[in-house]
Amino acid sequence: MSTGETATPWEGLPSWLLGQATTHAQRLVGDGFSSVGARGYHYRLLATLEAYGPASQAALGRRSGIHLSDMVAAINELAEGGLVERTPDPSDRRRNIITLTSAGRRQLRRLEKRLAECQDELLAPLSPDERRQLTDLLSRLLHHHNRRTGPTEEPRR
Amino acid sequence: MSTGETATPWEGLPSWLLGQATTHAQRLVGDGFSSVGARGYHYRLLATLEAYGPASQAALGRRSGIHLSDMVAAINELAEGGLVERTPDPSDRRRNIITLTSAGRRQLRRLEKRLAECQDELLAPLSPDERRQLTDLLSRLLHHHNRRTGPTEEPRR
DNA sequence: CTCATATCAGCCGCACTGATATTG
DNA sequence: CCAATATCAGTGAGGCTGATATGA
Repeated sequence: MSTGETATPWEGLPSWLLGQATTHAQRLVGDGFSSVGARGYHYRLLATLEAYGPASQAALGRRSGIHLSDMVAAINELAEGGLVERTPDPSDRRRNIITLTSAGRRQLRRLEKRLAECQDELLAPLSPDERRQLTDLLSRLLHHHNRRTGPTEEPRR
Repeated sequence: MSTGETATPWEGLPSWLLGQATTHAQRLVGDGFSSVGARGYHYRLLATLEAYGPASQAALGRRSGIHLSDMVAAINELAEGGLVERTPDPSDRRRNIITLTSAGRRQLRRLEKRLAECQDELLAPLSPDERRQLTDLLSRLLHHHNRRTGPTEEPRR
């Protein structure tokens, strides 16, 4: 075939392929989320709240893998939209207890829907078998590196 | 087994696995690059210059997939280190011609070395066969989405 | 005293938008 | 007039560091 223009030297590298695939994935997911006025942190927080119940910002951050310093803004945004409530903890006055509202739960349902659609669009060119292969290989990569450097944030309760 | 703490609801999703794997990959590569005082854009520019020869900033940006508006700073940084030279094009006074210096070529050799080591560290847990499977699956994902939305930047000469 | 919590300000690499001046 | 080039200012999401005040 010979395409006149030589390909860039890096574009076969696994790290590059991963990065590019992630760029596409995040564009898909990000667009899906922003179509309902949300972003990744919002989804993760709402989902964590539903899975674990009300929690302090610190606990919530640990469970969702979001930095403590990023929690304030994210919770503010969710609270402004009435998706979450921030109430002081009477038993420990340092803490805010974050609670999922019913509007928050409805938003979560929307986000989950978009998210599922995006996975499908992302994996469109792969057969069910290949999709399993891919997630399997990626999971193994992750477990390996998470054991070495921590899962981006070590929950350590 | 039952691990007390329920896993987060999103952590099996392909888009999440991709993102996490990319986070690890970029930490590895980023650390490798920064150990010689560079970052991703620098490598891409140096490699593109070597592959295609001297070029205007615009052409260089198209070939390396770097936004025109990010070229100025990146070229400034490379030029400060003497890795690249910026000279006006006499035949078109809008243009700067960017040229790779010998110091730039030496830096490129270092970056390539780090890059190769990182690929190996990244894929450590996978067999040669599995590595091929992974890059194959990712390539197919990429080609699919690149045809739909453009490779993040369309070179269009 | 030390530790945890919440907050605030700021940085990073990468990708991107938009405005502007100059030149072809 | 239109198009390309280079530059500059700013935005965005995600992930980070460091400082501070307060309470356990």
